[in-house]
Amino acid sequence: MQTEAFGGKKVRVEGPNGRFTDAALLDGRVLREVMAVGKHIGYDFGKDRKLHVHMGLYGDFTEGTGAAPEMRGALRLRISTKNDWLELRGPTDCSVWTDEEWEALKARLGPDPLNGDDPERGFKTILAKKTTSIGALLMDQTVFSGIGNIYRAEFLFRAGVSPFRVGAEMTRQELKAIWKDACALMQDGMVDRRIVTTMPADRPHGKGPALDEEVHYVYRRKGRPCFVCGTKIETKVMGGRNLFWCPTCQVK
DNA sequence: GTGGGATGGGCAA
DNA sequence: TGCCCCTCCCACA
Repeated sequence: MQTEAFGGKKVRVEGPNGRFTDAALLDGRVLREVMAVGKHIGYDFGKDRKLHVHMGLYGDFTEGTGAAPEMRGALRLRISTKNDWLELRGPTDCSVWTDEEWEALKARLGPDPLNGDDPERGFKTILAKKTTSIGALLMDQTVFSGIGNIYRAEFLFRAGVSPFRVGAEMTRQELKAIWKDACALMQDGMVDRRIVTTMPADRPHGKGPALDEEVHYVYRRKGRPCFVCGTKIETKVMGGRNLFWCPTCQVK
């Protein structure tokens, strides 16, 4: 965990590739806390010094102990102490925010399944939507925060819900089930740093998923047989992203 | 070697 | 809705 390695410690902050020019504002300061809200990460360096990181599609962290490795590649950010280092490459955003900006972000985002939030606000929003599909609503970060394209497809499959059903046609029961599923699967995903959504019995090779094994029911499985019913998985762009679903298991 | 797609989101129109 | 951002990796030459 980044908090364990760097929390409460005076850290070195660098922006080696020149695209993170505010590194000097943070360098040598105490990193008080590492915060996560939805897909956003905040590093608290004190008043109006909140380092905001959003990974976007390409971002990735590399972490290690001991001396930091030699600079290589397009290295946007490095945080380090004598004992630990952390490198960030390819994020959508890595910049210093004011407290106000950070608070505004938190206010805008919907309940996060990983933060023990009450989902009620999100349920209400969904149930009030008479024309927006549940497939689009699950991707909306103001409804719930943290759910992305893989999870929306997989949660809907696991719930047996068609992505095309509008929000108002969802039942509270179904929404509760999806939320519960999200809390469990996203927690596992965070711990494993890998998104696994298939039940052991539905995986082609049994229980523990091998590294090269299929671990999704529908995501990126266009034209391949559904693990449950054998129907070919379909795909369509919804909300600018590729949606996948089983037309038999997710009829309504 | 090259080109396209990808776990995202903000913006203009 | 489409475009941009801008990095990595894979399939295909």
